[in-house]
Parts: sequence; C-alpha cells; structure tokens
Amino acid sequence: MANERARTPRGTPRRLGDLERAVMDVLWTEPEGCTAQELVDRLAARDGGTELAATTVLTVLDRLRRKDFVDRERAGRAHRYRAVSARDDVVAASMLAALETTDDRRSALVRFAGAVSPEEAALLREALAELEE
Amino acid sequence: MANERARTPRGTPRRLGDLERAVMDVLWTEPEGCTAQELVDRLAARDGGTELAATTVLTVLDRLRRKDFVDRERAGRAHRYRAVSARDDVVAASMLAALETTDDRRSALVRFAGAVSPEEAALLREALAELEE
DNA sequence: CCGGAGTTTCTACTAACCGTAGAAGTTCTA
DNA sequence: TAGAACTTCTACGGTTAGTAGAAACTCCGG
Repeated sequence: MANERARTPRGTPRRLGDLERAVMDVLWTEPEGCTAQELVDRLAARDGGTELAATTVLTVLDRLRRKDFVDRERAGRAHRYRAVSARDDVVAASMLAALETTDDRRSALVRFAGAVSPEEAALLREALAELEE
Repeated sequence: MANERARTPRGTPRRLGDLERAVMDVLWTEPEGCTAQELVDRLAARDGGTELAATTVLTVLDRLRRKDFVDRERAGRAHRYRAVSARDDVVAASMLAALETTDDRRSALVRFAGAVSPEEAALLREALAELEE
C-alpha cells in the first residue's frame, strides 16, 4: 500500500438522509415542536400508515441533535423536539455551500440564474432589489 | 421488527467525495481531458507530492463515470477522461437541487439573497438582468 | 412512595458509499 | 511477440444512515 494520506474523517456532515429529512419536514411545520410519539404518528400519516418504532425516531432525533438541526427541552417525562433553524435558512445555507465549492462565483451564478424558472428568477430579482435601497 | 418499509437504495447519489472532487477539480481545468497517469501526477503536485496508486485513481474515475460526471475515449492503450459537464453547471445544478428541497421557494430565495456577499448579490443581479431583455 | 407505563439511552446490525490498492487481465508498441 | 502500460476485478476498513431490541430512567396515579 505504501500510502499514508490522512484518513478524511469529514467532520460532521451537515447533510440529511431520507428519514432525517422527513423528520425535519415535520418539525419545520411545527413551531412548538413535537414529542417523539407525535413524530411517530405524523410520519405514519405521511407514509401509508406504517409506523416506525419509537426508538427509530428517537435515534434519528439524536443524530439530528448532534448535527445541530434539532434541540429539545423536557416536557413531562418526554422531550419536546424543535428545529433549530427554519427550513429557509437550511436551504439557503445549502445553496451557499454549493456555490462556495467553486472559485468562479460569477459563472456559477450565471448558470444558476439561467437554470431557475422564470418565476423563481422574478422572486430573486425582488429579493435582491429589497436588499439594495 | 415488524416493519418492512422499502430499503432506500438512494439511486446513484449525485454527490462527490473528497478525492472524487479533487479529481473533478483537475478535469474541470483540462478541456482536453487527462489520462489516469496525468491525474496521478496532477494530484500529487496539488497535494504534498504523495502519489496515489494508479489503480486508486482509476477506481474513482470509474465511479465518476457511473455517476455521469466523467466520460472517456481511447487514446493509445490508455483512455482520456473528460468531465461531462462544466463546473458551473454542476454547481448550479447542486444549488438548484438544494432550492428544490423546499416548497416555499420565495422565502428560501429571500434567505439566499440575504446570505450571499454583496459582490455575489451584484453578480446575481447582473445575471438576472441579462436574462430579461 | 412506589410500581408500572411512557421515554430515552445504549448497543447493534445492515447496506451504501468512499478511499485505497493488489492481482489478474487486456492492449498496444517497440 | 514479449513486455510495459493500462484497465478491470476484487477487496478491505471506515463512516453514515435506517432500523430497532434491551436496558435504564422518569414520573404519574394509586
């Protein structure tokens, strides 16, 4: 083998799996947060009625907590889990992270502008105009 | 266990690991493409001189080919590997993919507009103006 | 104030993905 | 055509994510 390059530990990926995303999708629409039980129910509703084990949901909540997507507070003997940031912020951060993988921001932004729908382009113009004054 | 939810196979993740990205970074600046050997050299230069095994590079090239980031053509007994899309396109696609994870495009775009640097905001305005006329 | 239901933590298994590379096979060129 | 150059096959270890049982903890109602 002869090669000893530092094993990339890739420090806490700010990324969501499918179930993690499904959980966040619920939490993002629940300003007061949810208990794990409520999440089990919401997810079962969203899906065709198949219930996940409560421990499964608890596990992903724990992982989301480590990744700083979620925090919680006691509520009786359970906890109430809340999204740390709004969905918009997470989406925007993720778009920004993508943008920052290139040095040539200009051409990436040109491509991006050309890739969004006309409606989205209009929304972006508005948002940018807003920032100007 | 009692639960049989379809095991998410996550069909070919359109995503890059560290070495994969390093390889793409080279290919993206080489319009004519590279042979695997050239890549080994470029990567060794970029890094502190430590050479990866040629087979390592070949393996990631193969994975990049499966993911449709790279294609190749014969060149003597070797192959010449080329990036399928320009970096801009990949970055823009990735930004768009992030945007599309939310239904509320408006507020995501507002956040995004607020999150980019003033320079980037200016570039975006330009790019969007360009599209209008 | 205590027992048991409700919750959470611990531990674990599986599969996919990525970095890494040897062994074996293929393909040209000298 | 033999050997060097290149590619494919196979493989292993680490990380992340989905999934959940077993064990530990917490608190309400009797």
